[in-house]
Amino acid sequence: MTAAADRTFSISELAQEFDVTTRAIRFYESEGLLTPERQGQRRIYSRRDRVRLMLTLRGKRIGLSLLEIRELFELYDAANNDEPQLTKFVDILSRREQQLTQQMQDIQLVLREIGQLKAQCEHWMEKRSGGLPE
Amino acid sequence: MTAAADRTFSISELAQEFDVTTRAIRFYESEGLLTPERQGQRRIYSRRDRVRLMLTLRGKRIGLSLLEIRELFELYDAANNDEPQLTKFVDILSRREQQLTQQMQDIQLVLREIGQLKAQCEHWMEKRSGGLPE
DNA sequence: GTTCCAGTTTACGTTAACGTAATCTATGCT
DNA sequence: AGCATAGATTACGTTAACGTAAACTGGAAC
Repeated sequence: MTAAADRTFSISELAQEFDVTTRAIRFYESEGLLTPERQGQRRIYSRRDRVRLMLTLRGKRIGLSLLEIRELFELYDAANNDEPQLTKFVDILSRREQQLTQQMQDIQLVLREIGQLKAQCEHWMEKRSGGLPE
Repeated sequence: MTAAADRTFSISELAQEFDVTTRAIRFYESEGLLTPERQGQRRIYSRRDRVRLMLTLRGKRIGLSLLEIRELFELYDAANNDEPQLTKFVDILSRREQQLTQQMQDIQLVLREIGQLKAQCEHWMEKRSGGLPE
């Protein structure tokens, strides 16, 4: 293990790396998604915070709300401990699994349509480029 | 061709069929996604309107905004006519294709993680059920 | 010391996509 | 005629996820 394992990040470093505003990052904290340390009043982000930010953005990309993302974090953290939580956890996961599978099917459909449309367009354009002048 | 080809629908029929409120349907019209006829003041929806409603809902499921959906409708309608539009059309399609592909990858990642988590949970629960009593 | 600069707090503004009344209209039924 | 029912219009309310602006802080550079 090298010495770089405990690297920390400033808010603007993270903002740059993930292409979000500092405002957004602070907002995520206010919503309980990040919990950076403080050095005086400045926020210091650990690797864990960085990972959570990544996961947050990925969650957003697949259509989760910040609240849902937070719930998943909490459940994930609690999953080692509590027993009755486990059933609830699996429940939520299954539901989300369902939705995502549906979403993938929708996307595949649209992708197929897009492919066809693009092919048609290119076909038309070829015909035109060899067609009659004005 | 049978006589049923020109069937029309009332707003609540569509609302029921697709499980949306009439308010939403009227809103989609106000956003230019639907263009039902009128019989007096009542809206009469054609098969075309019904299809557009379907497409609208599908678009929403994959994360398109109503505005984007409308633009796609317009471009699709104009695609037969205009020539310089075609390039723009293909552009938009390609961009969306990109995003959707990325989205699918994200989803696949999450689905894999979900699968692993579920397996782990079930594993834990089995162990507990056969474990030491209170 | 002052001038940057990144960072902080506070607070009001904004957009999308409807929800939720409240009020009005048309029509078929009894 | 009277009533229920579906639909229409108008308008204000709501939520999520930040944007934007203003005013303050604390250290670094000159």
